Amino acid sequence: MSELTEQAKYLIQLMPRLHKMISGRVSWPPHPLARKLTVSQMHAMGYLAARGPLTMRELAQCCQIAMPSASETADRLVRLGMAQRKSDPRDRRRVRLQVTAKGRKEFLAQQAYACNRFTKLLDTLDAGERRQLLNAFKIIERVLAPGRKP
Amino acid sequence: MSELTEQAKYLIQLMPRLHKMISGRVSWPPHPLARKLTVSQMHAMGYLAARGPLTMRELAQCCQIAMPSASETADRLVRLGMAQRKSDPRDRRRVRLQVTAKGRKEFLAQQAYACNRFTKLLDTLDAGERRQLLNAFKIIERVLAPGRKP
DNA sequence: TCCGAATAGTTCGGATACCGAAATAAAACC
DNA sequence: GGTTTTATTTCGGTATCCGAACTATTCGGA
Repeated sequence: MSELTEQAKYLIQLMPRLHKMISGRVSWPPHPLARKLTVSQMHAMGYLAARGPLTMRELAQCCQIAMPSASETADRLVRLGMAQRKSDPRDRRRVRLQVTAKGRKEFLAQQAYACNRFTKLLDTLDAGERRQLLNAFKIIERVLAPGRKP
Repeated sequence: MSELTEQAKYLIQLMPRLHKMISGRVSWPPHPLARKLTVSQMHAMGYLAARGPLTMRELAQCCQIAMPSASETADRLVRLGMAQRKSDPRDRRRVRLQVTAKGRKEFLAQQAYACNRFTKLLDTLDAGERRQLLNAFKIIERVLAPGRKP
């Protein structure tokens, strides 16, 4: 087996662990003054908070999930009081999901909380390792660029 | 915001996309001659195939899930004919999950299939970039290893 | 040796996450 | 005006996950 294929195999087997380790820490532990949001909910809130009200289709595209899943996630965020649905007067088929003031506040608190903990972890690395990480991120971003086929 | 915190935030935002990109390709499309296994099932099979029969506790630790989840995953793999439970004669509380011949064959076929597609993606990078990528993942894995506090 | 504590695993109840197909409503297009 | 397209929801079903409660077995003393 070629070195390249070995690397591919390694990354594939590693990814679920990595995902658990990183994503898990985004929503846990919860910020003491914010209610607990799941990883998926934090993910959706990230797009809503950064890009403003999104239609269900846009939300589904951002999160790369099917429309029923986006609609369901919206249901939960609304039920938690983190967001609200607004009918679009221009096109009454459309529904835009908008974060509430409380939702924004709690999301940002949790995000900052997770970020701080990550920063402490990254702080245990030396400068060279951090540089490697940053370079890797740039490579990943390029590989993840939309429109990639394989 | 410090550069370090920016990196942390970036890593957090990048993760769901990265996970979808890589893990999504692990089980889809399915190998034409293998039945479809989910990402989690492929993950579990990866450990079982590489390390031999595992107790439920070991499987849970490998996959970093709770015991009931491991037991449930085992149920599904058994139902699919990919693995079988073997009672441990040394300690009759223990159950070891073992891949079947068919399970190993289908897992390896699917893994190779996914690997080939993923290799094509890695192939668009040069050797230095791939090395950086692997180093970065190893660094992340080390820093985020379970048991770390922050 | 016998009994309580620890350990391995399962079962149960409940929640989220996800999807395809079908249903609904509104807009767009001849 | 009638057909088609588009946006969203509803429905039915599966997978994933967990904590608490339960069973079975082993272990560690007294």
